[in-house]
Amino acid sequence: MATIKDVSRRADVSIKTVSRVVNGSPEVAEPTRLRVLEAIETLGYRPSALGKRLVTGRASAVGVVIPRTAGYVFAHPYFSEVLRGIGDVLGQHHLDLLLHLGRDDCDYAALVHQRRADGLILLSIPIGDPLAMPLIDDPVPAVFTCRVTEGTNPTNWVDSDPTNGIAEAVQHLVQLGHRQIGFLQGPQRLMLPRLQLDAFRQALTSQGIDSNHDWILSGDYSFEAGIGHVKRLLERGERPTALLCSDDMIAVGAISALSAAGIRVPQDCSVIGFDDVLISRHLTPALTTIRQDGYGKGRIAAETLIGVIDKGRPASPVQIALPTTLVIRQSTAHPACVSEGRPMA
Amino acid sequence: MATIKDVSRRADVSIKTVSRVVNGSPEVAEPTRLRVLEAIETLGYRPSALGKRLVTGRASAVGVVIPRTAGYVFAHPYFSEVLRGIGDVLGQHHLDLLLHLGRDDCDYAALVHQRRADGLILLSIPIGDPLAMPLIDDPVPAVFTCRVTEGTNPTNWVDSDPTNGIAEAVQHLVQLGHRQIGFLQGPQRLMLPRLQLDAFRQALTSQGIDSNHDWILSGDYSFEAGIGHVKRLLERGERPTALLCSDDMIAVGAISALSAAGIRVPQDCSVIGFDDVLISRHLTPALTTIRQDGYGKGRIAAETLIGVIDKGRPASPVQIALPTTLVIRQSTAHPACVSEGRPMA
DNA sequence: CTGAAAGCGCTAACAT
DNA sequence: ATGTTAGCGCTTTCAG
Repeated sequence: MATIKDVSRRADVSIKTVSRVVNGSPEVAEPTRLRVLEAIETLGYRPSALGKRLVTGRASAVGVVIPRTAGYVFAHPYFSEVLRGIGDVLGQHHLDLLLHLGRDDCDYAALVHQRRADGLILLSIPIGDPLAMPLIDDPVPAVFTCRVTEGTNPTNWVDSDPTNGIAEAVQHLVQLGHRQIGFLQGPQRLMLPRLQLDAFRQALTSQGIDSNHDWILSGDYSFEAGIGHVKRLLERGERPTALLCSDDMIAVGAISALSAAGIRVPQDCSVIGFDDVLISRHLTPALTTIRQDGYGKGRIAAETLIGVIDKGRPASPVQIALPTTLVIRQSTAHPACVSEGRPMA
Repeated sequence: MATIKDVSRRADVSIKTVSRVVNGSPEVAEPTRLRVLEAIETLGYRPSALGKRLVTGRASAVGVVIPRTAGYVFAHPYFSEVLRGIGDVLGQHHLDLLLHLGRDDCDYAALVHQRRADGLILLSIPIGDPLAMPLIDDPVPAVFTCRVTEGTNPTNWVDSDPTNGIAEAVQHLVQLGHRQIGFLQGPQRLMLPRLQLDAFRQALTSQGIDSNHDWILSGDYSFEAGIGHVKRLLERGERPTALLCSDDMIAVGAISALSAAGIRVPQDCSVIGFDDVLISRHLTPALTTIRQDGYGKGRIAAETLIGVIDKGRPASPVQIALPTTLVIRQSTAHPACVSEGRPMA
């Protein structure tokens, strides 16, 4: 593998001149430039990023940390959306995207301390995650795509605000005639599901409806969780006529379990998802869901991070709440039976 | 940021001793070790990967190149599966995963030449891709998860062999009573869809069925392609009673378009996918599909690559064909009407 | 058991 | 317009 030195020897110029040519510095005489170019060509020289990184102190890479197994991450289309946004921005800036999955022994900041990355984007961090907490005060450039504490904190974050979407969803359901609405919540260790539930309760209240504690079930973001929740619901007496879910996977699982029990969606039970994952519109029935802009979240997070890396930590943290909105499709309808009894069966 | 030098000063030892302690070399006296450890602790020293990489000449990272936009990649669960496999193996070996999406001006080998990665795993490379062709003879460690030329070539590859799965699928369909079977093919610039079509034709022949050229449509791996194919099929006269698809997304799109046209799956038309993506079993109807082991493909590719990086290019290339097999679920059934006419309508 | 010195490939001052 | 010198943070000889 040819180095800059080989080229300089071959072209009979100093190392620095080669460096100048490679980096397109204008202050090089044309004949020299040509000679260097020729040497580069014949030697097949490629500048090593390693050397440059060492001297500039920049890793030219951004660490994307998702403290989940690869299996979990890639099973969930939401991450794909966010990664897509991040990837697009990073590509534009010629930054490598270092995917860091799973949990290690050491905290996430290590990636930057070890100079493997210049900054961090963190997805789906549980509330109070000890591996992430050091980041709150650390000078390490970092942007979260989630909130990591109940109260305010000085981290940079970009996250969806579920309030509006949930309110629209509840309103939609109520307008259709639903009064018995359940909520299939995602992991409680994450902020978003908590905020969703808060928004749900609030929306119910403002519609003058009591929330039924039995109809609020919490679990993983997964098909299986959705299936499990519905099964549990079916074992109980009175059942909701509509289900709001923390994400589309739970919704798909719920629909699957509902169908398996002979309960048609949306005729016998309405289901609303959250995310508006790509496949949602192609399902049968096409899923009514609350759209969050995962792609935009990723983009903004990446752009914010690059700003922090370049210009240093901002005086006041960047904290952006992205709006959510309801997308009405085929999985919601008037309840078959608005009266009391066993409406879902 | 503390460097090794700071530590050596603080502990009053040589740089090398610090290095030894950090790397767990046994030949360090216990009191010295403790002193160094203490210095590391108080200074908050973290070894920089950059320095190490420069001197060892190892980037400690593997480039995963997918010459598609992030949007395409993350829209498709297949990639997720392969990445999952790769990610798991790389994690075990403490290698960074450099995700390189999209197409650049320069060939993929550049990632290694620039020492940003020690080797490459390439997914979904079109046949004869000029950006990848140099890799065939290059000494750059590389493993493909696809075949990149029609004939044999000396690349390392791990790919699925669709033959068995397709044969099983056709047989399944024929046993159900289908004689009119269409094939919705993925991108023809990729080898796998070509191999699938070959296998399809062969399976048909061995079942004594003529393939109808009008029922073989080719396009992207996407919902939209599936929808488009079905629309085109519906515009024509005689239609197949069953559809075999190059992947699950096409199948989902096809089902969606079929339903939209009032054609029930599986009663009026059977549909079989390919991949067995996670969501497939949770769809309504649950998708009958040909399972390929994307996760295993990723794992094996990563393990192979690590071997090549460590031990050099093998005498004869590693070329592994993974078997595929049919998973029967709910989207296939007896044809409503085996006779001539308009069976799908 | 420990240290001194060299150098990995590159850029940045500072000459010339 | 071009060259010289000094490192970036680390590991490796090779000596002590």
